[in-house]
Amino acid sequence: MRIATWNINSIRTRVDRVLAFLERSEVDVLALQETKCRDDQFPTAPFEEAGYHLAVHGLNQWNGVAVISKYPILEVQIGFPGQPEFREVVEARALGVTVDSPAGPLTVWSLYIPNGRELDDPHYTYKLDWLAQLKSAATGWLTTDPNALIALVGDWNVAPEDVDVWDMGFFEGKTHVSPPERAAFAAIGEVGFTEVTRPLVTNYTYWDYQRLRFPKNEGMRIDFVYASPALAKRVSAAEIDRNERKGKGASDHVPVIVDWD
DNA sequence: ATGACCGCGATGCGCGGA
Repeated sequence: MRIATWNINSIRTRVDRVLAFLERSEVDVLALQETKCRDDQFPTAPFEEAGYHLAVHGLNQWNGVAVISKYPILEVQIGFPGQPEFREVVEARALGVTVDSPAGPLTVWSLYIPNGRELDDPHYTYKLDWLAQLKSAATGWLTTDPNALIALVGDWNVAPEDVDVWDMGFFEGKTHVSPPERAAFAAIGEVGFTEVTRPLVTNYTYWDYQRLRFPKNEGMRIDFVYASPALAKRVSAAEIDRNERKGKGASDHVPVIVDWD
């Protein structure tokens, strides 16, 4: 079985790329971030015609998350309990979808962690709070069912280790690498979840559109998969589809794929 | 070649992205 996460940077401009990816990768459950459209604007038909089930959550042209699944959808959760607001709005950054997998119910949370913008920006404190509240919610899920199959996947907007950026000097004084962000990311691993891709694959997952970042391989590793104990012990392989960054009309992120038995 | 930002909504630019 295969799950994947991909910050798509507008679903409407990349329907064909997503369909092609699903076909060649044989992913069963795909979590998307930055769909950049309202629910009524989401191009669901081409995916439904290809035999997939969808859950989408978008409020406007910003953010937006979705899950596309070969397995039937059993439950959909819009946002997580305690998800913080920004400017009095709970943004479309979290969607929990429970699907009927061959191994039983599997819950995939498609997560788009706030960017943070600058270290002195209110968005930065929002980001830290968002991650802290996610940790609390995740703790609750494991308390409710320690054996649950849960994947917390998405664009975490944190480069947890120095090797996850091409030049630490470039990031001095910037977001994504600051100790508080890294601590908030690591804290998800302190409540029973395991980041399962790092031991299995090495690559960046994001390259800025500007300044020839991709041809020069000046990227960042910021897309990750945290698995619950029951799921983590079944994970057998991971892949970062770097080729998806090539060519005209690529997202600036590439898919991160996890195989499990 | 993988190549010098992109997508959105609103209008001809500003915001957000990281």
